[in-house]
Amino acid sequence: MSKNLTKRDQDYSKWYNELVVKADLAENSGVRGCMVIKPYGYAIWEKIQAELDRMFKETGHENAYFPLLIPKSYLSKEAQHVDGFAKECAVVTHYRLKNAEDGSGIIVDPDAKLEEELIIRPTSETIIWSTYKRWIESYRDLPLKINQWANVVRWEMRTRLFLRTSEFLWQEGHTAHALESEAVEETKLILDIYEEFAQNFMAMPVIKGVKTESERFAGALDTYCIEALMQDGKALQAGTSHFLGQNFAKAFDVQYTSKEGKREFVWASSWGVSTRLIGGLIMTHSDDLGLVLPPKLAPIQVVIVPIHRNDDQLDAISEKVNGLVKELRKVGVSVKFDNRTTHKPGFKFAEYELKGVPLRIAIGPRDLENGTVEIARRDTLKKETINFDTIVPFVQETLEAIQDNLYQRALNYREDHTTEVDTFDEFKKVLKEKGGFIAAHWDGTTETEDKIAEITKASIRCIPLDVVQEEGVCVFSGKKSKHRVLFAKSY
RNA sequence: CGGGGUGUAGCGUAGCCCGGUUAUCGCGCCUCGUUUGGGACGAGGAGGUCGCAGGUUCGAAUCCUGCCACCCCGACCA
Repeated sequence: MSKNLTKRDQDYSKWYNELVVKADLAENSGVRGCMVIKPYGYAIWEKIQAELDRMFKETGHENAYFPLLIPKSYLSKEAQHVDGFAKECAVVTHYRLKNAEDGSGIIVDPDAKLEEELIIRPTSETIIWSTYKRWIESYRDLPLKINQWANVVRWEMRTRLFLRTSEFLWQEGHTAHALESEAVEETKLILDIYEEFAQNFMAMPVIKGVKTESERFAGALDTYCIEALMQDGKALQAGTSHFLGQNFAKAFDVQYTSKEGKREFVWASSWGVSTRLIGGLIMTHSDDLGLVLPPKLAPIQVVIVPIHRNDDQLDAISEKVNGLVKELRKVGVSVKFDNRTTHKPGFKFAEYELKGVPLRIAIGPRDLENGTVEIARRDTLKKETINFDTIVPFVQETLEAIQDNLYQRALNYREDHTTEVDTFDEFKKVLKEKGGFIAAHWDGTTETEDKIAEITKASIRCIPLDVVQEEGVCVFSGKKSKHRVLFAKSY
């Protein structure tokens, strides 16, 4: 309990606390699990935002922004929705502070009590649907497909860095449609976008599925999700897309006049991913040396570290490197030349490994003589000496290879850690010894689901969309089942 | 909210049981010099409301009381 940390241990905590995200914005404030996203971590979020935003826009969505503060009464309009969120809302009760008369400092002015309390949004369905009521009159106003990039606050009992902070950044999409089928289609379209993003950009394999009743979003008819498996064998819900039916339309009285002149309630979807994705990224790919970032989301794809004994050598190296930097940027590679003289090469090597930079180029006097550079891959940690003239194509090819390798590696892990079981004993054994996803038959009742969760701490992550229909019996109750579902311990 | 634990420098900590000079050590930070192809070395230096408040005592980081905060495990969740 009382020993000095090794250098490595300290780095590990640095990797977590310093480079990406830091918890505890305010000390002694009672605000738990806030996060400060440092510049490098925010750069990762910006990459995530940019790609998702492009994909949303390409599929006909537009961005908008709605208020942070929601009147309390809005929240009570959809019964299930309140049930889901009421327990974790931050409430604004006053609008003014003043100096205490006894000079003890700033206090809340008791005269400034709000008529109606305001809630800091835990999600924006209620305020958005209040607005949609005014925006939607005719079938010509539909579909309405809006996305918002925002922060939300959920006063969680227990927070976990990256995965469940009390304030987090996300995107939330809210769509309204004339037909039920259109809303369902939208819900699935977004799920496909999330899947594509997770797999192609994050190099994180995911399973598309639908949630069971007990895991469903508060107010939804169906909750679709992408589920990923982390390196410790626990599952992470990486994104959700909800088919809301007409629940919110009815709660907020959003009707349109159809072609036939009839008044109809609209059909809705909502969907979101959050800064939790950064946590997913870390837990999918990182190793003991720190982060490992997929090239497509790495803020810095290539770092160039000069090795020099004196200023003359650095000048000679810089001259050569400046041209290379230009060439790499020309082909769309983000590159950083770290010419700081305040740190030694060995320090820099370790630092960029910690930051997960996919490729590192080292260039010193020896290389100047030979016309070469040393290039190291973050994913395999392999080093190679290559000709200066071949750097650009080599970098391009290798970045692609790293992206593919990371995906393949994660996919292999998931496949090795997905186990079909047919008895409850086997279920418990696999869960305990191996972890990961467990594909088992389930009788479809919430009762069984709850009991299994109680005994094993594993929950049903989803019913995969591509599930194979097969006769079987529930692993717990022995009742008939038509297909397997995926169980896992989760974050 | 239930169970357990912890608060000492920017970070990680020793000391607390059994009160006693100037509060320990490592990392980091600053200065100078030598170094620089995998986290350099030496010398010097800066940095502390010992979580807060009260009490016991000649004397409290250490004992007592109250409070506050945080962490871990549960219930809840993107």
